[in-house]
Amino acid sequence: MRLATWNVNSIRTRVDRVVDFLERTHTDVLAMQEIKCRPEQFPLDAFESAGYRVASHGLDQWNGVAIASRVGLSEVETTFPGQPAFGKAGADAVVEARAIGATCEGIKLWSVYVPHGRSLDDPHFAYKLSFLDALCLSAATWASSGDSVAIVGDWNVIPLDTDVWDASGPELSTHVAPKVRAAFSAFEDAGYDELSRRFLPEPGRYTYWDYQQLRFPKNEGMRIDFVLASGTLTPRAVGAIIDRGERKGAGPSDHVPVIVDFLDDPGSVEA
DNA sequence: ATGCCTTCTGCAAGAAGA
Repeated sequence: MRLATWNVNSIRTRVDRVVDFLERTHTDVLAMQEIKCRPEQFPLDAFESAGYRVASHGLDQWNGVAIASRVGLSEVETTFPGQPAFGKAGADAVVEARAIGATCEGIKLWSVYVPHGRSLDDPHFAYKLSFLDALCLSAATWASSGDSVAIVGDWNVIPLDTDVWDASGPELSTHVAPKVRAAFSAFEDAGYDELSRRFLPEPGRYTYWDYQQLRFPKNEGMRIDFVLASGTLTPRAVGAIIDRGERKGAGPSDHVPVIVDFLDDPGSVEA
């Protein structure tokens, strides 16, 4: 089974590119982030014509997450237990569209878009930490049940200094802060392994390049999109690809897909 | 001096991204 995650930065703008990717790479399940639309605005037809079912969650033009699958899609959930709300001072707090879960061919999959944080002294940064903490608590219970769980998406975390071209950039403090890195590594303690690095450990394997300042041609990027798998799923992983080519050409997202291939669940093999 | 992209809404320019 081929699983991918991709922050598409508007599915309505990028739909042709995304469906072309699915067909070109024979991806079975795609977790998307930043779809930037409500479900009724999602370009379903292009996905269904290509043989995929879609579950999406979006409240407005911000955030938004979705899962497309050609191997089953059931038990859809649009928030995880304990998912925190966020609102500007004076405004009502809202549980934003930053997570969607579904079961696809026996894998409990979550597509997540972790809050950016904005700056260390911004309330958005505390929101980011509480989002990661709450997700990790839920993740621990999922893993301890023995389910095959994948939590994938745009984590907005730079785990290692080698995951960014310049770790000292002050605008990246929200992504390299010790508290953020600790919140991310806590998923390991909860029983998860990050699979793309297992197969692609080299420095400079980035998944995001800013649109500005010729960041992509200069390979000044960062690695912030990850595939976390529970203990029962990890042994089935056989390879990973970061599809850097998707940053090229006309109208790319600023992120590229991260792909992981899994062997079939041995429990599903017929006797 | 500021920004150098891209997307959204909505029709101007601001918010947000990282």
